[in-house]
Amino acid sequence: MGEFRLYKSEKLCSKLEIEKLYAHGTSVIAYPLRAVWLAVPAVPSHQPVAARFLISIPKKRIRHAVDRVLLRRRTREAYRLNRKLLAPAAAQGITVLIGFNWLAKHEKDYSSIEHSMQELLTKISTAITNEQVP
RNA sequence: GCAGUGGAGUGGCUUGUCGCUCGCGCCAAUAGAGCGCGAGAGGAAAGUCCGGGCAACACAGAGCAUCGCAUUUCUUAACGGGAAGCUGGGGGUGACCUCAGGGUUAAGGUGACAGAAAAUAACCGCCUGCCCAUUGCGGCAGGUAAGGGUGAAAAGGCGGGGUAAGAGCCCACCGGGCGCCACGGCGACAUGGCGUGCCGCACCACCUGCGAGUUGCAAGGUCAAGUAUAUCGGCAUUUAAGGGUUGCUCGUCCAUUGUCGAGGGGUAGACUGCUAUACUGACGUGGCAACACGUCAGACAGAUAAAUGACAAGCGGCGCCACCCCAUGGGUGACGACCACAUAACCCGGCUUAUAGCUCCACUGCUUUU
Repeated sequence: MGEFRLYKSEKLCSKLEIEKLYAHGTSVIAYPLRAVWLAVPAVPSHQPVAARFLISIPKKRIRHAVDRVLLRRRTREAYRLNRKLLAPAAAQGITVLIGFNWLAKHEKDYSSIEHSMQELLTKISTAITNEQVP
């Protein structure tokens, strides 16, 4: 598996899993993004993944579809390039579900989104490690 | 040159790093992973306002109601779209723009405020007769739409004759309507002639013609672990309530029971529908044009928590500043939160709205030079 490759199996699509994530997940904020995450037992599969994610840009905050698409692509790009930050925490048998929600009312450039993403992933990684150790 | 009118087009490019979706090939029993090659958003993809294809369901038939459309000819699969015209109104010096358009002279209704009166018009005025009476400033009866003022709209316009005063009451000219004829045009209509004194407007309702079954790809189909034994179809039979059929009426059908046959239904998911066509490009022919026909060439997104990108550099464009020149203009350099609108979701044809900058064509007005 390539270091920066982004597979379809890493996307969170199942309605049931999404409902579970938002019902029981923990929230972390680093403006302009908020991450909701939940560690679940990994489903045995021929292609194990450490984390699965989704990106949500609310229509209420960003009115035009063009801008939502652009921000979704930038956010996904930031996740793809910084995903390795989760690696130390991702123990065997654990899959982290993450939902990224957009909080800002206006669009942001890539560098600020990347900065926010790095902060979020570091926090999640630390939290998971602390849970595992004791 | 400046200002403008109408129409058409374009809608940044290149390289590097890291990626996404689909198809094909290789390796492989299959899937996944890997490698290679190829393809991958718009003129509006938008709004979802019309029309069609496609799909499922419904549908004996007749009448009424409801809704939509309404100048002519053409165009189209179809349209409430488009093209070219016609008639009338409005705007602009002009190129041109814009609004309206079946019938209603078959009967009917309404017309705020103002005004005497909103359509079988007498308030003032004008004229005639009679009465009271002192000449008058009076009263009564009648005639009159020329004049006044009101209004969005006032009984075709104007001149003459005529008259007590007046009036298409009569006549000439002009405007409109109706009928007939000639000529031009496929036609709406236009031009001319003759006849007829026939002569308010707007809206509603009404009438005429044409069209309209419902729901939308979240349509619909296939697979499917567990749960569960309901459901559907054919045939025969009974006929009361009731139910369905288009909103209503008529009409019509169903029901109940028996028997035979089928194997189904809902939920999460996967697959399918799913992209090849009223297709795209070039050329030719016909046509003022919309468009049609023919020949040749081509294959051109198919995602599904939703791919087609992110970042960097350069080029290009635009704006502004400075400098140089053979100065209308061109060149060089620096600067810039600058470079629009807007992201397919079953597919087409339109409409509407948004759109930085640039390009082209035809035309108009003003001005300058030769």
